[in-house]
Amino acid sequence: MSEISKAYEPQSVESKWYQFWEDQGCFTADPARVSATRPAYSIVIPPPNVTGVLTMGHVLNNTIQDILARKARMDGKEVLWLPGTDHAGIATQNVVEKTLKKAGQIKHRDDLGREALVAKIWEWKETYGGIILKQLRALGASCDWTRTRFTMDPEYSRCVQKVFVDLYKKGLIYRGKRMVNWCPASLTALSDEEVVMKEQKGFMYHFRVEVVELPGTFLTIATTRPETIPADTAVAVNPNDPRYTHLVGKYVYRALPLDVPKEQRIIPIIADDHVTFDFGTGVLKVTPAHDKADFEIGLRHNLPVIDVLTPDGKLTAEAGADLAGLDRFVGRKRSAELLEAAGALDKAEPYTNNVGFSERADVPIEPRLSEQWFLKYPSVEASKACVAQPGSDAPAPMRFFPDRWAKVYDHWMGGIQDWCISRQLWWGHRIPVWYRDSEVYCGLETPAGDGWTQDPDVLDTWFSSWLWPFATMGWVDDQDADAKNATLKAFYPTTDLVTGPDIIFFWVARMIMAGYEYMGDLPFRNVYFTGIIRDKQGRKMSKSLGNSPDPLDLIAKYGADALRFGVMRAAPLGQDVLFDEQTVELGRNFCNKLWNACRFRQMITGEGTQSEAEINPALLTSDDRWVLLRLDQAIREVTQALAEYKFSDATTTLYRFFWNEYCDWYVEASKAVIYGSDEALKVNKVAVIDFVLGQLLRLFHPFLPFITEELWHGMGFAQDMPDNQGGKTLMFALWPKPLSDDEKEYFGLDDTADAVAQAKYDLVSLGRGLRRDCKIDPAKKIRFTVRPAGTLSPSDVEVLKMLLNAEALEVVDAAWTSERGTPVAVNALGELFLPLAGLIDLEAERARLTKELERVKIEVTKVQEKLANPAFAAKVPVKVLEEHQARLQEWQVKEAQIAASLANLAA
RNA sequence: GCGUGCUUAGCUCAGCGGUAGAGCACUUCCUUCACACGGAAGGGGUCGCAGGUUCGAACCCUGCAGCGCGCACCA
Repeated sequence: MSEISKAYEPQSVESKWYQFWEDQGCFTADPARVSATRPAYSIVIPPPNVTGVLTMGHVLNNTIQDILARKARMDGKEVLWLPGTDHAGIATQNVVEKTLKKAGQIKHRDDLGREALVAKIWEWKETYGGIILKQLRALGASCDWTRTRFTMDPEYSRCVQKVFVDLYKKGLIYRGKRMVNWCPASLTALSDEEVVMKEQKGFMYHFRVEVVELPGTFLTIATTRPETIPADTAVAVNPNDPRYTHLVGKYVYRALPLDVPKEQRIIPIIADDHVTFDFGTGVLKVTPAHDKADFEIGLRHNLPVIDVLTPDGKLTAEAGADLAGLDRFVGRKRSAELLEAAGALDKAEPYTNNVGFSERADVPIEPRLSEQWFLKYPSVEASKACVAQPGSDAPAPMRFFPDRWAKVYDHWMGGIQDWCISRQLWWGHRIPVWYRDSEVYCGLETPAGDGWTQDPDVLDTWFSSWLWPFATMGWVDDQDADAKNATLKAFYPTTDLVTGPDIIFFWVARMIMAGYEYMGDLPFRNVYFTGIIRDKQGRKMSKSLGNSPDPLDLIAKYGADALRFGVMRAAPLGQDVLFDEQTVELGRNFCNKLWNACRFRQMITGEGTQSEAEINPALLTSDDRWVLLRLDQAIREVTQALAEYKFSDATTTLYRFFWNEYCDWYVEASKAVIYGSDEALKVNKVAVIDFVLGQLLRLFHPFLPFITEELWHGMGFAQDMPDNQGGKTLMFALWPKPLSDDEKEYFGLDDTADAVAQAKYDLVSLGRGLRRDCKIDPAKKIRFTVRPAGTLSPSDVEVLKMLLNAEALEVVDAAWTSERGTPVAVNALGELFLPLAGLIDLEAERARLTKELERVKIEVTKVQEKLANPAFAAKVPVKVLEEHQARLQEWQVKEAQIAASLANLAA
């Protein structure tokens, strides 16, 4: 801290210390150090997309993980925070393909072919893949970078294949032709979780079809998708619908395509319970190829399947000459026009319905019949039972924070559906299955012999992510080897997982099942779900909206500590975060205040020196005792808040203690001693300040790692510490403990030890109020008179004088009487007079006192009424009763004193 | 439809059974030697609405309304 600048300048400080920590191996976890006295703490990072860049969501998520990790280190634990990235199949392949297309290098991925494209993606990954990990360093994340993993590392890929083969052999993975969610943009199947429902404005088309056996009789059908009419293979009615029962078993002429003779467009009228009476016209067109429910109906009634859509969502020749080749949405409009032209369209009314969208590509998915690989989830029962349910006392090994997410989890686990794990992509883990004629081989290596071809599909990205907690720790699915794996032994199961509730199903639930299946144990003990970062208007932050600030810009502008503090302050447990740059500004201001508070301390005795003296209890002033008790309280609150993952509570406490209590009152009061002439008191004051600041820096460190480290060293705190307890870095200093009973006794801190100072500060505020009410320039030194209720120590008098900015403070006894109309403020400490010697505006003073009296009377009445209620005294706990009685007395004393002043004024 | 969360000062949110709080914004004043990224003093709320439980409700219960999220969905 040489050359102490007036304002904190984070940039150089941050890079310096990060480099130091990393060079010194401070983040590196060593399983060999784990012991009974040094327990393990571990956390695996939710791996960001390898091509991603840091977002505000990452900032929130990783700051929390860093706080937990740093706190655990200060608790003396051996900490592993394991970082890495995810290959993110669709997202990454899309990014690279798009870039290549933009650069004009390809028009379609087939131009390159599988191997060349995958090579390009690897190239891309090597170039840009590390960006987000570098950005995490700028945030201060204390990850063990020596263990950085990627879901397509060779060892990791091996794990994925082994798991596939194992589950295949267990009969849990199977291949089948099913209706799946097809993404016409990415040209791949998706899992149900990758489909999001969105409201879509469109039209409900009502069109007529003629009954073959009853010419001139028509059925009206309502549909939102007329382009699929050529794929209809039946129309269905409810078997109990009296309007239509007589028609069941007859036939209709399908409305499209028109270029096919109507004799070739005859489809049956069938009865099926799926059809509801009161929706639309009660007649359903059945399109087995393009609707999940219709497909089921088709199975029940043995209907043929006509597919009129290509994989990329265009209409085929089977849709008729008028529609062939058209995009599905163009085809929709066109087919409506065709119906209208044929006189078959009754009406088209505006209609809003929910449509499934591909989460990634943001286009409507198509239900599509195709051959895919599916997984029947393993270890479902154990996984379902392991999470503590809210309100239940049943012991459970895993807890969710907030616990309401456990219900969501439970619900999903209860209705769990097989997982479509194959993707028609090139970037990812290739399915380890080979075919030769009708032979199928599943194994880790290409089977011997000629003529085998490997399945072209890759696995869903989450099929690798779900192994993350143990695959990253070197698990190889070999009993002997895994038993000898020191990392797994020490750090699995992990302690905490920090992630967003939006991936409970995608990731959290699947990790739990994989953990039980392959490690025989849960993957983590606590799951903390963050909120979602939104902008001031409550909109989710997204690239497309452009409402997401670049965290790196914020770090450059305000510092990483400021960003961390601001975000933590704004992020209460389980609530979404409405982000506003102002909160980062507040963090910046806070760091600056901390910097200057330390600068003030340094100015007393010079830089980098700690006071030699121990705190001498005999020389403690009421202010010292007050601040020690407030510190004690802050330590309790912050420790408790962190244990409950209440990060915004912790920052609130830190803010209050440091700014409102330490700076605003204690430091200001201490100036009476520091600028005074009593050397012994001064030495003791510095000792107290150093003690408080030393504890404070520790409390702040998990939140503000950079500035606290800088100050820790700059102020010389590191000098006297053993290397492993803060001598080298604040990272390993011990987390502050609340004062023990012995310490409290030693310092003379009983529960009321802070009362004098508290009353003193209250009286100062009242005195300042008097000044203002009397319109006296705050800068003007004036005289005050105090008549203490009890006794006041000389130091208390000095502090009062200092804080009131008084020229002099005269202490008088009960015999003293003030001049008529002298403004006075009263509290438990005594009466504070502002003698104005003839300058008093009697009218104004009367008005002031009258107003004050009214206010006090209201309070008196309020308490009196409560106490007057006979039921109150009878039922209320003694403590509350006493509290009310004491409060009444306080207000009444005040009332009497104000009344006396008013009387004095009138006399 | 089922589930879940929110509704407290102009804004963003704490508080979750015993005197309504913070930060920002606002008003007035202050560049006094830690900090104007600062200091002092203020103004501002019948805690969404209606019932109920209780000596006492922002807090617990019931209902209603508005907003959000998740799941399931009828063409």
